[in-house]
Amino acid sequence: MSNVKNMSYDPNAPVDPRVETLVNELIGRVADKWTLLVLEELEDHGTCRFTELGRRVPGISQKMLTQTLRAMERDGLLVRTVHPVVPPKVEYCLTDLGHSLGEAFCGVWVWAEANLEKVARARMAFDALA
Amino acid sequence: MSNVKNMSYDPNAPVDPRVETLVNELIGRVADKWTLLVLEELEDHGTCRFTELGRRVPGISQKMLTQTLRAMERDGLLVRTVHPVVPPKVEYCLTDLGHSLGEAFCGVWVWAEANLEKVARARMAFDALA
DNA sequence: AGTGCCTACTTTCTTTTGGAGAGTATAGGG
DNA sequence: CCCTATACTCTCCAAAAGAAAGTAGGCACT
Repeated sequence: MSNVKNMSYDPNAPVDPRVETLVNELIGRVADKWTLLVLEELEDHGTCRFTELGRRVPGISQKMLTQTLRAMERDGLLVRTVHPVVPPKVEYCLTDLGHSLGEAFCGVWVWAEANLEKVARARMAFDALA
Repeated sequence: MSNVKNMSYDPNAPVDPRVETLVNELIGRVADKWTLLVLEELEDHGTCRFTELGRRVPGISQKMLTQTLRAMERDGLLVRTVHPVVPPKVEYCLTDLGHSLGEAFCGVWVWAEANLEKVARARMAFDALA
């Protein structure tokens, strides 16, 4: 019952340290700014082309976009479809796994929207006495 | 009704682009590997001292730990308490805001645990044909 | 008195990562 | 014949991160 992780999260359950290590690695991989922002775009907007994503994700460079997309593809979060036409057309689309990650991050977007002002105030308070 | 963001997340609601920019900035700040890992430690383990956190967070350098803790303090996610004793003793403890962020990320931990294997398989498949 | 320890940082130096901008291949249009 | 459009790819430089040693200040031991 508790040797396999299932949907309910019990913080008191003992966790296999190897699993914890792997989870930490995966979190490290997936919890980066660009991955999150790309994920958001693909969630809201569905299938996208490279340049379109570049325009939609604020401030990403082409290099980082390519790199992020490759990493996400490798992790099975999205599929890359190349249409052999000229000029080239490449489409990126979330997999079910990618969608499920998007849903998992949903709480974070909600939190960010809800707590923007609290963070802004905390920063001002902190900076005031520095 | 819809000019202010509240708890329910409606992906079809029009979003003020300024809010969206701020949310993206905040996500960029908060969604970094070290912040997440420190947050996890403080969530599971409660109040911690500097060295203890350093030991518990796999692979963090002292520099990054100091930097991450300062940034989190500035954002109001944790409080730093200095006990004027020798040797020095400094304790870090999540605020309510920090806890709420931890809860928001809860879905991501669950996702990571649940999907470790899928990601591992996706990677092997990807690497196999590279 | 001197040596060393403890903690929470700093500092310095090197390596890694990220961004700006130009280059590449290809076919169709002018 | 050159231009455009697309999805990269490459090069170069700046910024960020890691490793390792240093700092402060009192306390305990010899």
